[in-house]
Order: sequence, then structure tokens, then C-alpha cells
Amino acid sequence: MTIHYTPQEIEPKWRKFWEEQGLFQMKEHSKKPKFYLLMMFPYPSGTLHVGHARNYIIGDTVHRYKVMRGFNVLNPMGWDAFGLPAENAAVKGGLHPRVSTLRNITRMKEQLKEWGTSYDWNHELASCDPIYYRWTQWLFLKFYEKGLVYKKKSPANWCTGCLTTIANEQVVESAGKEVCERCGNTVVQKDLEQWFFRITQYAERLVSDLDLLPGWPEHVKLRQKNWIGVSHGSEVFFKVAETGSALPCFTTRPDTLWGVTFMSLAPEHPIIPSLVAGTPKEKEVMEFVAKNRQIRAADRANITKEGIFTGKHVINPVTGAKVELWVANYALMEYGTGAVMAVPAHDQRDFEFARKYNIPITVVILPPSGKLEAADMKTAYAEPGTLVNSGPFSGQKSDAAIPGIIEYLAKNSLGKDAVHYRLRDWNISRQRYWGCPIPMIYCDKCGIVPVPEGNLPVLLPEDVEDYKPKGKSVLAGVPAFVNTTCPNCGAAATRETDTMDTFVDSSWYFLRYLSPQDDKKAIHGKLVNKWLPVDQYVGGAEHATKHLIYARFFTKVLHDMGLLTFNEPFQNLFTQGMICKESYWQIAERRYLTLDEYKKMRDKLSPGDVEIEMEKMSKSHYNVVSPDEIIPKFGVDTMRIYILFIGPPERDAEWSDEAVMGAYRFLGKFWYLATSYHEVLQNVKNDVAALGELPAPLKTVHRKTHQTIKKVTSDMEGNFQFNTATAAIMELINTIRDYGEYKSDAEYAVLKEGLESIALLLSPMAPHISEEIWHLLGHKASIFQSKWPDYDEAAARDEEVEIALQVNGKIRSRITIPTTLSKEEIEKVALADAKIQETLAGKTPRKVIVVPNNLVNIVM
RNA sequence: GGACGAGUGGCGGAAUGGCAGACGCUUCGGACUUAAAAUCCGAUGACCUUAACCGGUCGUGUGGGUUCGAGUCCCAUCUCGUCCA
Repeated sequence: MTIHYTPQEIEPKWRKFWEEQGLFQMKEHSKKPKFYLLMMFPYPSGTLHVGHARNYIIGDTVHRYKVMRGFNVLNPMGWDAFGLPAENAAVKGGLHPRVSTLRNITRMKEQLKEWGTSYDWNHELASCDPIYYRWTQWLFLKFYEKGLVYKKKSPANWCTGCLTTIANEQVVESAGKEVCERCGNTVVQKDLEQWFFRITQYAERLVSDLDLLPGWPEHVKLRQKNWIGVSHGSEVFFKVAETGSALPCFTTRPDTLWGVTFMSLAPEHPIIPSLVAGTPKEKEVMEFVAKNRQIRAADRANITKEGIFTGKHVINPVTGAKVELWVANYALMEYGTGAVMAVPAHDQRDFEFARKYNIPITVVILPPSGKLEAADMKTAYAEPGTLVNSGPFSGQKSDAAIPGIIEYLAKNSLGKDAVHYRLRDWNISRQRYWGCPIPMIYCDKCGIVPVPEGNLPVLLPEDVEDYKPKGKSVLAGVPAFVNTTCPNCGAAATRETDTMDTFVDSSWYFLRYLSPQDDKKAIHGKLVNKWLPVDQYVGGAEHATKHLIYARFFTKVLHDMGLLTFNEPFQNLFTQGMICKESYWQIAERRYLTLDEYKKMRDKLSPGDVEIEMEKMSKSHYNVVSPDEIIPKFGVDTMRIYILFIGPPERDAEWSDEAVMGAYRFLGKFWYLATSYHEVLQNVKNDVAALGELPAPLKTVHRKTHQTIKKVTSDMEGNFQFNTATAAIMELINTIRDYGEYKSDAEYAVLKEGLESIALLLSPMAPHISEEIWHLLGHKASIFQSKWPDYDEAAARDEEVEIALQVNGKIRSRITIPTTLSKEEIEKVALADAKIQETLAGKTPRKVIVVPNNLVNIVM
């Protein structure tokens, strides 16, 4: 046996062993309690770096721990395998997306296996597989039957790079511009016929049911709440004075209704062209509209408020007053009805706009001072106060009057209750090839006809030559796909050529893991309702407002359809932080440098030439660390331990190449101790209790062992504190080593207990070395068939403890006392201490506070 | 502008309101070695004091507050990050 730790020689052996034993596969018939552990399934992008590895290693550690804790664990893995990168690669390189995707899956699966993860591959699935997407299509049809799918022409986010529409959630801001989160190209607005999921119908429940999820991080719930953005208010029925046409308007402040002095329309408002058609204002107004439609909503909040009078007026339904109708760049079509009733006295944006264009300001709410003159106002008064000039409501408190006003509007048919959501219906149409085809047919006679269930799947045609997007799906250029017959009347018809947003695929995969190969139905009700909700979901926080809302939406719909007995898919959610590393941004050339490039030019650089920043690992930043640089040198266990030790797992972490050595040294120490003694220890009984009273130094080792079991157990049960768990095991190893040489039977027994405990505690995190040492110590079965160790409370207790003696909160002395002393005894010993006597100088303390086993504070 | 999160040694980070800096990295010194690497041992917050030991003061972004006692709780404020405008 080599004393030097060479992980490469032992690691492959144990991976093979575990696979053969099938230790980590879910057992269908088992009396053990179930535990469904789920990782967010990855997009098969190719090679994974250590930043990705964090997610899988955290998950695998939980998996192995739960197995040792006696659970029947289901921990499957699959592939979110449709999506743009594969198609973009096909456009560039000509390789079919299916081929590159399958190749990437193979490669990633090899990597995952190399890292010692123990997924149950019997349940593997890939969303691009017809046996999967057939059921994605089936779900689409079910949603359609339930009226949760509709088609409409609407302005959509159009990515100028990907040449497809994307959801609001996929639009991000960069340098003040709206860009695509995938490719970084500009996003513009384009009117298109799109398919939508009516997710807003579930908005209220998606918010209120967050209360059912105590096992979710607060920040994720809060983000969902803000994203959905429920606001209760009223829709007020304004009318255009000149034409009489209705112009409803949403407001959360019906109490300010009597102070409306104009109305603003969003530039996109559909009524505008007809309003100004043939009037002298037409040209001006339409130019203003055209100009502002170029600017995305999020930007408009920041730019100077501008507007243009339409020449028309609206009637305020409560006062009958005729006020000017404007088009304004700060009014958003996405908000409410796209029409803003403007109350400049009590809304800051309206105030600024009114001042700029000399529109009258009417005060209808007085502050507590009782004085507010429109002419003197510098800002709007948006707080509650006393209503004035408000018809029947004058004199009431403005906030208290709101319910009465809403009732008044309803009774007189001037308005109604309304709820507005920030969340929009989910646009799922994508004009791309590599996605799930939308199973719809267009017939000249019958209109839109769903593909009959029996004809599913609508297969994605394979023999495509030209992947270049042309603003229409590639599928539109495949006649064999497009041309079909109407399932209703049999006449020639055409297929929908858009494919679905890949977030549809990922909204139900966790249900399909229970029966991935089932060709009879989408979901195996019995198994799904037994195994779900997921006990622990692990993934990135970046999905807080996307995948995690969509998956909850799907679950609720399927629940309402009677397919699921549960309402929420994920009981507990853990979001791990990203791993970051320095990147080098060369300012003048506006590009990232590789580390080598940076090192070469470092001497020639002056400060300010290169910006060094900690950034999320990414290929384009040249700051990725590949596991292939770590594993051949240090082994898989070292990589796992370092990734778990790097910091609190829910927070972002900074990668340090040097610190990896620390993890390697730690495992090396364990290895050295175990291999030095394993032969003699094989026949030693691990029964320290039978030894009676131990000599003090040996007792220290025994005590530390039990303290460590206690600490590591609470860290594993807590919020995944693998970093402090690892630190505790490092302390134990140091204690065992510092004892010196082990020679007697008693010493061997204590040593064996210590080493076996380390093996057990470390096994979820560093499984290979733990399994090897477990066997070196004489065990025949896998360490993962062992129980997680218990600790002996009595053995873990310290006999003596050093406490601090403070006078007025300042430490004046330290003494070591037995832990069995009572408060009174501790106080006596403390006051008798020589240094304390000196500090007291004969005076009597006012008060003495004793914190047992901790400190004594003497207050003078 | 709003919401949330975070500010602790040279660095990553530990600390149920109770001795700040566990554990790891780095650096320095030593052992081993022909030498180096690896490994092992020791030191490593700042300042003051001392020949040396001993000893002392300060210290968790900043300013206040609560408390016998605050990194931790409260108020204010600054900086950074994320999300939403």
C-alpha cells in the first residue's frame, strides 16, 4: 500500500463498484420513506466547467447523505435538449442539431459519471426525443381544450440576432438597451401572430400559494411576487367626447378621479390611428407614435417625458368634465388598458408632464396642513389626505374613501373593480427549427384545427438542409412538413410552422421522470402522486422568474384537470450561487484577454488599461476552469471537497487555484493516517465505551470524534453547510494526527473509531476515498450501506472549559474550570481570581453575570 | 427611484446577543534533501511596550442607540451586488 495519496488509482474502481451494486437507484417496492431529489436538468451545451459542477456535486452529496439516512431516493437526470444554441451551431457549422445535441449529451454524461455523481439513469429523458415531445404536444392540446391557449396578433419581443420572438423574461437590459439574454443582440418590437398560454388566469394563485412554500428561499418568493405584480384597482369608463367611443382606463387611485385634468395614451394604443385619421393632427401624432414605438418600455421610464395633443377630448365620467386627450411616451401599453387618467396634483409623472405642457392642475387631496395650492406646488402630493372638490366624497379621508368610490362607480355604471398584473400571458411561439412543433393545422374552410391526439407526435422533419432563419421558422421551407390535410374535412391544409418555447418542455419534465418511456400516457398518475411533490429541488437562482413560475403554472393546471393531487411541484428549493473567477477586460480594444495573454503583457500595461473583475465563469470571458485541469492532478474527491469547501453554497464564490491544494492536503492527511494503520486496525474492535476511563490525551481524540459527528450532522441537516462541515472534519483529522503515535489497544480502538467516523462523515462529499478507506479498515460492504453515525452526547461533552473573566465587559483574566460547576460556584471562583482581585481593588461589584461554560462579567 | 442581499486579517471565509478571526489559502522561519518539488513542524489582524518573556490598546464600512455585554438587535448613512422600475 502506498503512503502517498494517488486518487487516480482508486477512484475508477469504486465508480464501477457502485454502478454494479445499483446502490443509488430508486427501488419501486421499498418500505423506506421516499425522497425525490431533483437537479434542474441542463441544456446539453457541451463541456461543463467547475462552475456547473457545483450544482451536481451539491446534489450528489445530498443524495448519498439521504441514502445513508435510510431514504429510498429518486435522483434522476435528463436533458433540456431543444434550444437555440444547437440550431445556431448548425447554421454556422452545418451539423444537424440532433447530432450535435446527442454528442453533447454523451460527453456531459461521461463528465457527470466521472465526478462520481450517482444519478438513476434508468429514468433518463431528453426533451428533443419524440417519445417526450409527443406528450408536450399532448399537454398543449389539453391546455387548448381548457381554453388556456389562444392565438393573437400582438407586439412581440423580436431578437434581431436569433430572428425569433422571445418572452419578456428572456429580454435583459445591457448598456441601456433591450437585448436577448441568449445572444446579446438588440430586441425590437414586432407585430406577429403568436400562441399564448393564459398564465394570467393563474396569477392570483401563483402569488397566494407562495405561502404554502416555507421551504423556498424568501428572495425567490419575493421575486416571483414582484414579477407577477398584482395590483387591485378600478377600471373607469371614460369616453371620447367627439366620437363617443369607450376609452376605459385602469387606476389604483380612484380617490383622485375628481382631479383628472387630461388623459395620456400609450403610443401603441390601437385607438390612436382612427382618432386622428383625417384630422390636421394626423401627421404629427403618427410621427410621434412611430418615433416612440422604437423605444422599449423599460427605457421610456428614464427618458424625458414627451407628448402630443391629439386634438380630441375625453369625458370624465364622475364630473362630466371634458379634458384633453394626449399621447405620451410615459404611458405604457403593458400597464392596465394603455390609457392613463392623469392627475397632476397627485402623481409625480403627471405633474411633470402637466407643467411642461401648461395643462391645468386640480387639487383634490389636502395634506394634514390643510393647505395646497396648485400654483405653488413643486412636486405632486401623492400621500393620503382629505378629499376636496370630490363631489359626494369631499371631506372624507382619501385612502379610507377608496372602497366607497369603487362601489359608487359600480352602482352608477361608471367603472368596475379590476385587477392588473404585471405578468403577461406567456408567448410560446418561436420561429425556429429545433423545438417542439406546435400541433395545429390551418384549414381554409375549418379555420384553426388541433391535430387529433391519435396523430401525435407531429414529428420534426429530419431532412433539413438550410437552417438559416429567415424570420419564419425553417419548417416553413419544408413542404413535406407544411402541407397536410384537414383532420376535420380532409381538404388540403397547412401546419403551424412555429415551435414552442423550450420553457414549455421544462415545465413538466419532473413529472415524466417517473415513466420516461411510457407511450400510452404523458404522466403515470399513481407513481407521480406517490413520488411528488419533489422533496428537494436544486438549481440556479436565475430561474426564479422563469422556469420556476412556469413549472408551478403547469402543476396547477394539471392539478385542476385532475391529473395531479398536489398543487405545488417543489416542496423545498435550494439555489446555489455561481462560481466566479477573475476576468481581464482590455478597455481600449473592448475585449477579454485570456490569462496567458494578460500575463504576457502585464509588465507593459499601465493602470487603467485592463479591468480585472470577478465574474461568473463563462467561455466568452476566458475565465473558466475545467475539471480536466483538476482531476488528473488531484482526483475527483479533491475537486468535490474544494467546491463544497469554497464558501456558503447559496452564495457566489471565488475560485482559487491555490486553495485547491488545501483540499488535496486534507485528503492526503486522511489517507496517510488510514494507510499507516489499516493493517493493525482491521482486527481491532471499534468499542471505545468498553475501555473504561481513558487517559486525558486519548480522551481528547475520542471527544473530538463525537463532537465532530454532532457538528457535521447538524450542518448536513441545516441549510447545506458543507463548508463548515468540511472544516470540522479537517479539525478532527488534525486532532487525530497531533496525538502522536498510536501503539496500545486502547489507542487503536480510539483511532479506529475516529477514522471510521471520518470515512462515514466524509463519504457523501468525498465518496471514493471514503469507500476505499472503509474497505482498508476491514469492511466488505459499501460504506453507503452503513448508517450515518450517531454521536454519544456524554462523550462529546467537554470536562473542562476555559472561560473569560470580564470586568465591565473587558477581559481581565482567563481560567479553566470543570464544566460541572454551578453558576454560584463559577462566580465564587471568578471573584477569587488573583487578577480580578487586583482589578477590583477591594471594591464590591454591583452585579455579576455568569454565562455557564462561557464567561463571567463583573459589573462595577 | 424602489425591493432584497452583502460589507469581518494579505485573501476565501467562521462565529444560538457571550473570549472576533474556526477551517483553508498566502507569506515568513525551520526540518528533511546534494538540490528542488512534495511532505512535516512553527509563526502570520494592527498598533504600543519589552533585551526577551510578560503585558497593554485598538479592531467586523461609517455615525448613533438598546444591553452587564453588539460582527450579530434597532435607527441613520455610505459603498458594492442582484432584481424591479
